[in-house]
Amino acid sequence: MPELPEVETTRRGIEPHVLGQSITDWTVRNPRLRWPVEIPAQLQNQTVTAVQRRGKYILLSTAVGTLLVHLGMSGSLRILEQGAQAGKHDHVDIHFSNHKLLRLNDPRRFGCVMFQAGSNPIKHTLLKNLGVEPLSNEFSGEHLFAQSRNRRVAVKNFIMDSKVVVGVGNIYAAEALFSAGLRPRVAAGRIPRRVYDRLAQAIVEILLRAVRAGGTTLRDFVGADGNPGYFAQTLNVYGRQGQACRTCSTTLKLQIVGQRSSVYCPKCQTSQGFS
DNA sequence: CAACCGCCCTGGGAGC
DNA sequence: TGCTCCCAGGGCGGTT
Repeated sequence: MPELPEVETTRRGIEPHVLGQSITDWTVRNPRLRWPVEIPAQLQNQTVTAVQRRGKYILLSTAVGTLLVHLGMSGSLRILEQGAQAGKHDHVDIHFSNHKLLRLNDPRRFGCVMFQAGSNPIKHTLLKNLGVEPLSNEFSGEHLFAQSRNRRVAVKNFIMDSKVVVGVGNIYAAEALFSAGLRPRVAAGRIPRRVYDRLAQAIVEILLRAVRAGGTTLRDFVGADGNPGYFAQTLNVYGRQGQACRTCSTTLKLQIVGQRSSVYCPKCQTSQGFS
């Protein structure tokens, strides 16, 4: 599923093909994504002036407004030649003046295509309350510490809360907690500053590694193989319940935390000493 | 406000 | 082989 690294990989992959091009037309085969697809008529003949990312949203800006594209958990964006035959789950095509098309495929339809008029896309309801970017200077242990005071929520849910920090999904949350030596269920408000420094560093390292791994598939992006490179990276805990910890060989345990499965090492990850 | 839960949807794997 | 069942996942929106 697309987490921040894959969305960034996608953004980088499509940017050279659509930036500076004008939108000539579009086809919506199935408007029933998470919300009805919004592509207003005024986008016709508009030039794409920026291709940006905010959290897991890809933003295509023009003089009249910005398209917000979210990939949900099964979506992908591809650049194809105009006339490319559409297959199952190819819900939206946007045609450009260079005779290429941007195609959204999304089997589970948890994604969306929305529009924000004007010059500031951040005004959109879906964007205005998002937390800090994990790969920006605003993100730090200090930020996590400050945001977590008086909160009893499990630290895993806390770092997956997009109002706190964007782009951390279930996989990277589990991996970051392993790396920082913290159990998923520890109350966010009981964790001291020094441990949050470690956790913030772990999140950044894991995301950067994944962006780099995604980058390995970038050169093939326009081709048929859209597999995200980061699946190839070694996961320490995610999906490894019942298997041996790569560090200490202890059997990894599965817990349900906030209705999401969470795997952790009972020996390497602690819930003690935060009182 | 914080916490919690239901829900949207389909593919894929397990079990029979 | 084919059926059914269940799970995975982000994140909004409503309720407690």
